[in-house]
Amino acid sequence: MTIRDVAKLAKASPSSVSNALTGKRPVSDTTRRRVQAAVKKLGYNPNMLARSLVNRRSNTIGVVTFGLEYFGPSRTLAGIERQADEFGYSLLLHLLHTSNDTNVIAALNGLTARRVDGVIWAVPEIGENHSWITGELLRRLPPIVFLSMAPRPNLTVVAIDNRAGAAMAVRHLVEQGRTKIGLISGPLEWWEARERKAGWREGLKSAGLAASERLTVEGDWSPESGEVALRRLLERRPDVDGLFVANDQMALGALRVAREVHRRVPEDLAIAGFDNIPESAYFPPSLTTVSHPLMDLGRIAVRKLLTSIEGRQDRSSIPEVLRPALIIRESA
Amino acid sequence: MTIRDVAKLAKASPSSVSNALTGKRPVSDTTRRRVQAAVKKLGYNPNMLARSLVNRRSNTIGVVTFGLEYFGPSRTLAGIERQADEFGYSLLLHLLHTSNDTNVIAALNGLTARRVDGVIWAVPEIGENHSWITGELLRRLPPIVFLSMAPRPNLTVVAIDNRAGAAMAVRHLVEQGRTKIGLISGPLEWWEARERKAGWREGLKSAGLAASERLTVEGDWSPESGEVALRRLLERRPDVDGLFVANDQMALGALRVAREVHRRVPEDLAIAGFDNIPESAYFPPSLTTVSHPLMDLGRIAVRKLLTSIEGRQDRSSIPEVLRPALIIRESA
DNA sequence: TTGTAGGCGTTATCAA
DNA sequence: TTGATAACGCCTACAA
Repeated sequence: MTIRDVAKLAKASPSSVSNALTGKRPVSDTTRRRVQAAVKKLGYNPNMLARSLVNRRSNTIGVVTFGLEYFGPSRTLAGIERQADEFGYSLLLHLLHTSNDTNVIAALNGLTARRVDGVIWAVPEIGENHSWITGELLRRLPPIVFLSMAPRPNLTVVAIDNRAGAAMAVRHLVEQGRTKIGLISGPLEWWEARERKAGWREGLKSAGLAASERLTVEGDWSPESGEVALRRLLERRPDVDGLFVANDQMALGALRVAREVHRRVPEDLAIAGFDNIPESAYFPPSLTTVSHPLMDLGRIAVRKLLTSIEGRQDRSSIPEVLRPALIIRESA
Repeated sequence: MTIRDVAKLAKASPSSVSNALTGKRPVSDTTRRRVQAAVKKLGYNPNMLARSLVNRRSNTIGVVTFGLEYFGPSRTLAGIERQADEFGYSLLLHLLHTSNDTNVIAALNGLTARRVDGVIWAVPEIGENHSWITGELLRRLPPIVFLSMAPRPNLTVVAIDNRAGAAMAVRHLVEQGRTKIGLISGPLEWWEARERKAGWREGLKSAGLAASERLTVEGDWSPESGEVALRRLLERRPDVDGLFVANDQMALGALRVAREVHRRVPEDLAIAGFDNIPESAYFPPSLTTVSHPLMDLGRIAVRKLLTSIEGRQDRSSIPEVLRPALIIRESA
């Protein structure tokens, strides 16, 4: 089923059919109608591969992401897909499991081989896993937008303001009269974990409180680790009266410990989380947390990318740093 | 950067380069080496669009899914991606938001236009949203595997055994001495919700207990709806001593109500959920629930599809119904 | 084992 | 406004 079949049935030339279908050049009304009829009758579906080959545009965006089974990445991907779909772009999806260089190169080669028009790099920055950015690999890539990593000169990065979010949570704890505010951080290899920790520090400093390292414990984002972390913290600093936990899952673990050791939340220990996962409103007690616009993150990434691809001018009007919001509930 | 550039540099013909790269025809060692050197030097990346055009194979699988922001679909997608990647296939992702026919047709046309070699339909069966399957649209599609829908003759369907899982949970409640076991179901428009309800009924019947409709309330999968549902159920049947909730999120809402009305869990009211979301092990009390292999579901779907695409013979060895497992914790 | 010619399905160019 | 022709980048036949 090719354009020639349609042309034959519509008694027109392939180019006229093409023009009738794409609207790139004018076509008489009569031929257009005959073409449309033929298309319908044959159930003709243009071959995008061939079209892309000659147009040198695939109308496809490559997305590389990580940890899709978790809340953040999957929501972001949903945002990316919707926005891309609205602009008529398809998504080529690649998941990274481990992020060593070999896999990175393979992933990007797979996408460029399929001639994606742009790439969205939605892999969290962990350790040195973004070092390839400085290499010459980047030069052979189409336009690319990075998500959730430290800003770098000459690169388009869209990110949540983790630091501001964490600071908001901590300031709220301070306003509740807490003065010894601990931190359960994410793994500090993660840029986002470091940012949230910096926000905790910032929040304390702005209130004139000391940000002692002895008030911090590092977790791995899992509820288990939140549990372990709070236990350790309570041993070291039994006097903590406030706690900022870098994600809601760890906060859930922490809540369990608080219950076990009979610290009332929020009376004895006020707790704030980060992420606003759907469950957090139903924790006992419901969790005060930082909500961030993950879908918007995805949508904005796509818009940024398309301004690059299609060479539009309105880049400046799209924000690159998204502010989270504090959701106040029972736990603080 | 085309195959001709490589050929020129390697002092060979384009076809020799092609053969050296694909290994489809023998090539002398010396030319292979020269080709490899040239490829490396030029950073040549074969154009898959062109290759697909002539091969009539894109090595791409189209995935249509729904509700990606939720636990189940995103895990399944992760399984699909990994298995596809291991077999050298890329993924073209399309999300359905509403599932009316127009969108379905557009989604499938988009995939076939890009000449995907097969399709995985991972959209839950809700109301009449699968009616297109009986139409002639299906005939114009490449091999397709359906996930999580009612079995249909002549179609490949891979699904979790929701019914067996629910029955396991209910039988466990019975073993704990519960005789008045309620149900908070998902929206009964969903096939999976109906299956879980049927499993509840089955579990009761096999224990010689009556499955009264007055013991059931319909929710919408959300924690809120679980809350509302249990309240309503307790009004109607204050004597319930056991409860099967069709997903963990609603179970979380139910736990909150139980706490509020001072029903101890599990002593006064034993509760079992379904899904085994990561948080459920940390609910207070930790939730007894049904765990199902969502990643495997995705992997198996891909394997099924590839046997279809590549015409292999071992179809029979791959299961089409996956059995869940009961995870026993504090709540029951 | 190597090279040449032709075609995969589409669009751009150019002449009519 | 239309149609023939030549690409897009690759692979398969076929000939050498």
